Amino acid sequence: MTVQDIRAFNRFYTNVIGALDYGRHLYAPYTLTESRVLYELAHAPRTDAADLRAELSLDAGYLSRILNKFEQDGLVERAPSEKDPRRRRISLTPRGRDAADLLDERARETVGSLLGSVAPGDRARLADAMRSIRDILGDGHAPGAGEVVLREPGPGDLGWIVQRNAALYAAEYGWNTDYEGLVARIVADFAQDHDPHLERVWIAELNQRPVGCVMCVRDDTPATARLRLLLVEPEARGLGLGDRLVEAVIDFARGVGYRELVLWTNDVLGAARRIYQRHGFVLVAEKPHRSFGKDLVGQDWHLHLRGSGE
Amino acid sequence: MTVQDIRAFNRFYTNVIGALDYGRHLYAPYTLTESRVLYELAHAPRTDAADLRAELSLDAGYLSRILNKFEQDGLVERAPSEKDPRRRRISLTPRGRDAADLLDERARETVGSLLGSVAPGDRARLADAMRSIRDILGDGHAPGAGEVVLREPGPGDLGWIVQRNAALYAAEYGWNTDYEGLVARIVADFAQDHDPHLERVWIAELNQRPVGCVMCVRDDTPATARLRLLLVEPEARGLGLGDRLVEAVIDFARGVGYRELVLWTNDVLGAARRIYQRHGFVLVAEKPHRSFGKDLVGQDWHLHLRGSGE
DNA sequence: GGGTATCTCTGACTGAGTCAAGTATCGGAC
DNA sequence: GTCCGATACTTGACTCAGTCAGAGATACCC
Repeated sequence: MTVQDIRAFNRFYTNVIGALDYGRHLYAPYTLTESRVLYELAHAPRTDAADLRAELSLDAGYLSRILNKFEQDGLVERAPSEKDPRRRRISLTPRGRDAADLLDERARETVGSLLGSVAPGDRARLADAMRSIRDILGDGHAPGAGEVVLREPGPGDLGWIVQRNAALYAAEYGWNTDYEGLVARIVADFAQDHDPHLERVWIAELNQRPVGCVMCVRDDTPATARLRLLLVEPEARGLGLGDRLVEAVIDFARGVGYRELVLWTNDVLGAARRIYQRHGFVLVAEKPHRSFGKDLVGQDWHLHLRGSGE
Repeated sequence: MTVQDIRAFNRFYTNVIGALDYGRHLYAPYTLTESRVLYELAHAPRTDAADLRAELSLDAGYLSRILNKFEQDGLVERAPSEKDPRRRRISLTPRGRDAADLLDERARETVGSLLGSVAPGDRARLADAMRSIRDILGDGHAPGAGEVVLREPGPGDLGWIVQRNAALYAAEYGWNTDYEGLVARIVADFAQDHDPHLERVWIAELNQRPVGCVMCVRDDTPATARLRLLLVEPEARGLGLGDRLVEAVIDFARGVGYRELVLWTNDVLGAARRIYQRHGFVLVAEKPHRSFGKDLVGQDWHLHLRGSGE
């Protein structure tokens, strides 16, 4: 089913790329491959012919001929590489740079006109989708890819917490809308009245996209903090993200002077439980209840914050 | 900036497609174009040579030659079209169908192995991103594309309402987190306790993606309903979506017996105001207030539901 | 019925890309 | 030093995808 989608997309995008070059005017008077060589020459810091071949997967003979033509047209100069006289150092002449710039501009224009036909409101979505595909389908050298950062919530992030909590627990455990209501209430309470020194929310971000969260608020008991709404997206699991989030809460709670950190969870949430255990939480009470359309067993966990042995 | 992104994506995706066919084994013993012809023949209901030419933008002579080869290999049969003897009806022989199936399977396998290298959690995101790109970049014949449906909220949709309200009003009017808290509270109240006969939320969906919402709840005054949280995503504006959402609320409120429909909004929200006016709401009160980090002018609007002239 | 456009086919061609052979050099083994 | 296999590049010969122009047959319009 997803294979179908990908193939459909491939067919579709092949057409998009094809349409961009309708009538070959895009690369004239060069071929696509020649243009790629020019582009590479203009953008790569230093280039031997062998690098070009490797980068663009070109046949050695073919490349040699292309460079012949470029040399005749005065676009490039060939010199032996200093280190290895077998290799040839290729460099663009000013004229070659002009040619590359021209192609570059033409490409930019063409893509720009394509973009012009996209509703402004869709542009961000388009860029977003393209970035997602690149992130997922390799291209690991995207800047900052794979790096997780914790940050404070921005506009919409609290809503995101509600949305993802509800959607995930509905999908994974079949919880109903009551749970969404509960999360919305927790979030509403936090948004409308919280002491920024003693209460905080963290959003974990991976590739510019929220993938996890946790909240720390004052509990009814004095000097007690409560950890709530720990969540890690399935796509970001296995990165130790849950540990980092819980750690952030513990450090924060200890730092601002709480004596104790408590949390309430349910026994079905095994992965979360293991995280709590790793960080020294102990189970102090367990009670069955019926909530969110399911029969569950609620658990209270505690962690003393002053020293480790107190 | 976005043009850059698109070009980077094009280069990237050209490589992806190229890598899928590494070594031409994918289409052997046919060429890419021949494979496209086979694919088209296997999937199009009825095909004259002219249709193929149009669909695949092929040169007439080239196609003729390809069909020659296919006929020699026993993959297709050529017969004159009934309606127009100039045209040729092309049909796959069983052997041709086998060949098409083989190619199909090989493509599916190749894509499948690509997909195999994608983390399972990322697959849905990938499919989603691809669908977005197709939706945005044309391909209008995607099934159901461009069609807006109103539906009841599913898991996560209430959270979506919070998220989008907060993010949009922050971006467009600079409202702060108080607004997100207010929306979260409204949503929480609805989720935790509402009478499904008298209170309801609608989600507007475009291409499988929520793009708008509105809520109808009981007001403090008896027999009065309140319209809240009307929102249309920028990308979906201009489709009359706001009208449809407001209409849904009015119809519902009238249908279940409310006498009056009221709403509170702010004068900066001009587009929304025009929608309310179009549906007969009248402004009954205006009051400045300071909320969401801004100085605003709140407005109360009323609509009588029993008959139009009462 | 005449003129024009459309559909298909074929011959002749262009030009992108491949393959293989040849020259020059490197780097390691002896 | 020199022999050997590997690597870098070049060139000639080739394949084959795709284009163009012309010809024969037929449809459509007046």
